[in-house]
Amino acid sequence: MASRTVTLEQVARHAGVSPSTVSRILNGTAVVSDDKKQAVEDAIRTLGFVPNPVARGLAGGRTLSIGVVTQAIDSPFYGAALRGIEDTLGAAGYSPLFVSGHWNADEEARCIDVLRARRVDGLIVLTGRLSDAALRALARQLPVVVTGRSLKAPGLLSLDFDNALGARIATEHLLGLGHRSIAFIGGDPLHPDSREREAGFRAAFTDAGVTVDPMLMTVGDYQEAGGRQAIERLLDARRRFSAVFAANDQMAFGAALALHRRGLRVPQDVSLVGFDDLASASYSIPPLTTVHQPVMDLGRAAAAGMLALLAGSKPDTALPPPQLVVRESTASAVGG
Amino acid sequence: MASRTVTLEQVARHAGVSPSTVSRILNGTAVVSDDKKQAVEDAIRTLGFVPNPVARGLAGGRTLSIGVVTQAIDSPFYGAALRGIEDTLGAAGYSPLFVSGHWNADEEARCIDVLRARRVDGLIVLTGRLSDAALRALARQLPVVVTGRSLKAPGLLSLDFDNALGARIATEHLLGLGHRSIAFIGGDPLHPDSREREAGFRAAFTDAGVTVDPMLMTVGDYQEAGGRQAIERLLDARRRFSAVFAANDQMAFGAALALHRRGLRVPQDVSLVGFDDLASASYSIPPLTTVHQPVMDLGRAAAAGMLALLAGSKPDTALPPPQLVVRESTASAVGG
DNA sequence: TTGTACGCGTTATCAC
DNA sequence: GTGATAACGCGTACAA
Repeated sequence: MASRTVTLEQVARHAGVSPSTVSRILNGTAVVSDDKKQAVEDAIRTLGFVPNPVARGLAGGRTLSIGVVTQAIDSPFYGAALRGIEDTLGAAGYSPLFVSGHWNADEEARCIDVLRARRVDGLIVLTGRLSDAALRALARQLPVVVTGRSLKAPGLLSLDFDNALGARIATEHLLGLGHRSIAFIGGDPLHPDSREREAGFRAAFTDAGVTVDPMLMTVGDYQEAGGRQAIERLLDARRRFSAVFAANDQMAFGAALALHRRGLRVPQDVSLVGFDDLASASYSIPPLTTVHQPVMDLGRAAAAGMLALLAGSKPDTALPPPQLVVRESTASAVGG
Repeated sequence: MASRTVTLEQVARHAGVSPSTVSRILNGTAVVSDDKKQAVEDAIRTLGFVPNPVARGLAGGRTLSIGVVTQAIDSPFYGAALRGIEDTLGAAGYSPLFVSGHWNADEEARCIDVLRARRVDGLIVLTGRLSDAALRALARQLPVVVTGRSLKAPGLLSLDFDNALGARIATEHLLGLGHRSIAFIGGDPLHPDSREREAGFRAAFTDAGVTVDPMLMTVGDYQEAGGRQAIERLLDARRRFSAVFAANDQMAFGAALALHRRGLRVPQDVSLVGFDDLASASYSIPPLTTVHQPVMDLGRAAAAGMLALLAGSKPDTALPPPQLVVRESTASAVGG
């Protein structure tokens, strides 16, 4: 382990060249003769030189760091995305700077201010609360990648998952099993993806020529407690249903507990489908049938997109389509 | 929204003072007359000046950023700690730089190199894989806070949770319910806390005058799959047990699934206790009895400790004691 | 109390 | 191709 701060200038001296030459070699800014190049590389190795990103940032205007706005750093859902981002960015020499917006537009704006003050080279916003206009304005100042919405603007890449289609195939699965009375537990109504999932749910019904029972449409908060309460309300009101579609896995887990508490078995009495395919979904009891979201891929794609924006090349915007993972929480309807 | 980079120098000009005076006011480095102070503060406000941390880092040697080494950014366990760290650090104007070591000493060392290259002002290491010696060496170079081990060294603060006691009270709970044949699922044997939990388990037996059945001692990997396989091995070998203590919740979830698959009910046939009290523990089926770890507090304490080290004051090292959360996965032993 | 001058480690712009 | 030289924005001795 090299011990203390070796500077570029020392490398230059050691190699018998000027600092500029060293810099050029480091950044590939210009062509340098092979012998000098060799000398410098040797010097770098023997001295254990590591470029100082701080100085680099001041001089070159780039910090090699990317701000990542997530809603909660400890989100079971976005965790995987953060990991994908970290991997992809790290491989390119960039470091992510994670901040949490806590589902609050103001806080999110403050976070972004902090990130910009730290001179991040770009911004990745995972399902933010900011307006499209604010995002567009931001994109005029630095490269921006957003997920969870569709938005076209210069310097901006948006990666959207087809929530409607996901909800649709989940609902079709239930319908295909013979279920007709299907309760829907929606997420935060302010979330666009929540609305899209509801739309997909309804679309599947329409396509199948089945009518949605409005009394079975409930609203949660994307948390376990919301799913649980939704089921409890339904049960307290003596509603009849043979299946439940929760707009995310966390609510599905809450629903499962409520069902369990009331003596209803999954899937024998009630089938249950979630959305997201959290890591824990395959170890819930019973393992949850759910719509898989390629969250880590999303993170990777977002990071790769950012890298592309930074490099001025055309980012690849392809995201895998939604896919239903059938496990053990769904079964054929017995009575209907 | 202030639009473009206002510099300290511009503020100085606007206020009719020298740059150093502005700097002094910003950092409280020296006493400044009230009128100039007022003028500068006005200028800062009207110009919308925001200090550039990059330049600050280069000049002053401080970056106001703290490196945080976690094993996986998407860990369901450490997520809460990251959140606590983010909150506490952020309130003090510091930004965390999260990196993942992936339970690998080499990778962890590389991460630390990256962080040091970025000139972080301090390092928080959450249950790292590095040797005590390496950590001590590190602490000679910059303030270090470590969790998951007890270590005394100058410039280093270690925050340890009493794993042995936690395991002990969990085991006593089971013993108190009349269980005698208790299976133990250990975590990664390389993890010190895994060994401590096993020691606590054994200590409870010793205190109760009960003998541990070596055939019921199994090893997992701290993941769901490990817990599941452990139970499967036990059952395949026709071992008899009325309770299971898993060294963490994730393995307990895996164990629960394995039990469920074999037609064993929790807690009627087998009682189950976990360790950690993950957010999902209260929504598993049945809700899991487990040892609560104050993870967010741990994060807050680690950050506060770092701030104290940075300020040269004595950090408060107190951490809440382990506490058993009794939910619905444990019941009295029927047969023994 | 306040200002001047220099340095932090790199990159960028010139000349050569 | 290569080397001076000047920024980059701020902190801090040192002097006043």
